[in-house]
Amino acid sequence: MENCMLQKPRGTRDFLPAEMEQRRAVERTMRETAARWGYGEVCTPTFEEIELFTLRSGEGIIQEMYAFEDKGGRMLSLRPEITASVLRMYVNEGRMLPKPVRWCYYADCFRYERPQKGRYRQFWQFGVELIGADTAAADAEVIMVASDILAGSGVTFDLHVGHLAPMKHLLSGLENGIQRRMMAYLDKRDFEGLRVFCETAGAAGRYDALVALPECRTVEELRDLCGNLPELSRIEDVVGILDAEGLTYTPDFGIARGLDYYTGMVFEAFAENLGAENQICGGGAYRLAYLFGGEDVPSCGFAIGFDRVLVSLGEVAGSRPVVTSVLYTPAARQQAFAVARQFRAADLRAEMNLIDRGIGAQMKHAAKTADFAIVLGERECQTGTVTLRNLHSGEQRECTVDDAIAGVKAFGSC
RNA sequence: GCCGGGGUGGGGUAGUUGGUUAUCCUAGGGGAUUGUGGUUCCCCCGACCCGGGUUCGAAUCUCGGCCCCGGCCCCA
Repeated sequence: MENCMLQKPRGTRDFLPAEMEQRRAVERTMRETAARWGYGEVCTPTFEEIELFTLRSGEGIIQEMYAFEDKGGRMLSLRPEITASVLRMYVNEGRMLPKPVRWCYYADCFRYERPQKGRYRQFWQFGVELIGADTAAADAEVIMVASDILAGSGVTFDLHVGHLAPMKHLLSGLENGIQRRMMAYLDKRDFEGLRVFCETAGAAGRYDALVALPECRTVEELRDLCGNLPELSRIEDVVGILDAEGLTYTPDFGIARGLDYYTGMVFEAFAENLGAENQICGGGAYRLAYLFGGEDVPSCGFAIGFDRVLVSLGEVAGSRPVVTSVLYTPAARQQAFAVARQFRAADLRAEMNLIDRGIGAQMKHAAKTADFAIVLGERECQTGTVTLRNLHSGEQRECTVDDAIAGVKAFGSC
């Protein structure tokens, strides 16, 4: 019999109600936090023309996407991320909006990768994009929104804030491919690998400055290392805002953030309990809109790895709404439906017994699934009352439906 | 794509020098109890990931595949 049972696709998960309650609760606080900063939620298609994703990242990523041809011969892909879609949407229908535009999203993404801890083939991202503001205040706001949302979710995290200008300066003049390799070593803090690579690339003279970069904590130290770069005043301005607001973070100018479209400020957040995939948030300032046919609008945003946040939070026994189970004898069925309806109208959870069985068996079931039982039989029907039983204490009384509703409400949540 | 560890009822497990009816707990269903549960007792349900090979005989040995866990690569 098990032979024919279908399995879920690799890297996907099923969520039972208890886990969904937790996921929805975290999701709700993230949305509410973003909303308080003025970010309105948007929704984009689950699949897009494949070009949207290859334009910025190259053809190479096709093998890591769920790409397919539809019946009209269009090359499409399930979205591997949301930022590209949001910027496409901005170019399509957001350009006439007053700037800056503040948008957020929560949606699932799909990547054909090898699953491991905190990495799935279907995973959820919560993200924010601030479009049309290229200022220190904009950089600082996005960082603070990320920090606010993460803190609100309850996760413990380290926030690293950096800027690409110092690193780019130290690598300037080198061939593009060599720069990328060096950035990768630096981003991974593989100093030994970087040293060897610098020597073989004939750039051993740059090693000392490069390894000093991740240690820089102040703009003064950056100035000593890189000279008086024009971007330093912007960095100074951003950290000034963050410090004045009392944000907890670590300045980190060793962040490389993978791809080229990041233009300035970059930041990342890391959490515990997550093994190799411990980054729960990444973002920065970028320019993408021009790729999709829009003007070259400056943007800034981040994405949170929602599933990783939940892995890091672990299993939390959140409070659960009180459940009332409605039990009845056959003759009282209609009355039971009516009582259950009144409970629901009062915003309480009521579950009807649906199986033909005696009160004893119904009570046995209710004891496992509910906090209160309503019993309806001949007596209650004749007097127009219900019997309300507290399944935790065993206390029981016969009263009106309104009294029963008031009694359950007074109990609070579990 | 690569490396390592795994896969026994729904969940958790015992069992592998190859041997008869695969162990225990739990969950689920029913009963003792036809208007009062959680305890107890009894009963039922239900598994060796899939396929090939070796063998008289495979959960056990072997090969391949699938899936899970962790790591590498990658990480938009």
